[in-house]
Amino acid sequence: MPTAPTNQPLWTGVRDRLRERGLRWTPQRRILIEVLARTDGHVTGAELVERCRAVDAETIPSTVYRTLDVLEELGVIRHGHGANGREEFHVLPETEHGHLHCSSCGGTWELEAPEAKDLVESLHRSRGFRVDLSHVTVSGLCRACAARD
Amino acid sequence: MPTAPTNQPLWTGVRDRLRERGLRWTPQRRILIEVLARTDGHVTGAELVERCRAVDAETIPSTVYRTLDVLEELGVIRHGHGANGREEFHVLPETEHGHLHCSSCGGTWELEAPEAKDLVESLHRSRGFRVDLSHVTVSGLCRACAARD
DNA sequence: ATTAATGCAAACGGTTTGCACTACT
DNA sequence: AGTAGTGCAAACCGTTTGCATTAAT
Repeated sequence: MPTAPTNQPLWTGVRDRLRERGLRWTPQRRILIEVLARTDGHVTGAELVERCRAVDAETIPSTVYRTLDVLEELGVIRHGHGANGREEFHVLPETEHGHLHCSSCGGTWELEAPEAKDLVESLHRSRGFRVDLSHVTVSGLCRACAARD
Repeated sequence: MPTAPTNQPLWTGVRDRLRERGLRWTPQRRILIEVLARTDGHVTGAELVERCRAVDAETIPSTVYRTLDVLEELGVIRHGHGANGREEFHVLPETEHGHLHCSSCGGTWELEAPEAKDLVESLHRSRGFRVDLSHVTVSGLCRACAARD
């Protein structure tokens, strides 16, 4: 059983994966890929727009959002929704995970697959429901905030 | 151990709970309460605005949203976020529950506390995290859509 | 030469805000 | 009379769209 490809080829490969499909490699896309490559975990579209602007002040939001759509079709990123209700992009290939969000301090932590295993399995057993963990955000109070009550 | 109060007093009591705090009972609030009283589970703010409009076409969105804030402070409703990322209000006193959302057919089901018990407890044990189940939406594929793959 | 992608500006949808006016207490 | 609440209109924010222009292939 082969291991998943490492990060590097994934990002460098995007250019070719685009071209294979008759899509194009543009400076704007290069910048977004560059930003995504150094992003760990999850970001909102708006955050990505900002980070791209840090690289190129001329960055146009619609271009970023359109490219994000393309990248999602390519399977390079996926999107879900955070506790704030904002669209949130997950950068691959990370292990599939959900998020914990503290409604008091606003902190965010990753919820790894093993931790959610029971839930995922029991929902599958009882309801035939296939959980998409990367799309799940669990809200509540983190240890520190719970203690402060 | 006394049982929780029944629905009826909760809703009729709102008027008095407001007045106790020096807040007021207005026709607009009466309509919203009426709409909420016949709502089971969860609704978005926009949906509530529409349902109020069905009762009184003159309903103004800002009034509804402001009243929702007040009602949340009163503890009559709570809000979370659905799979679409929209703000979502949970009407009390229902049993605390989260939601399952099928990303294919758009269906929604309630995730009852017992089903999430393992997750809730293990997060508390391992991280000291106190899950607010009513704020949780689990996305994935329902049985029917999963079968259709 | 094609036609995908960009830049721009305008629209969107749900929600929030400021402010003068209304009406509940 | 006092002040909470309303109606209205405008602003907001992240995101999406239409369209003429640009540039990757």
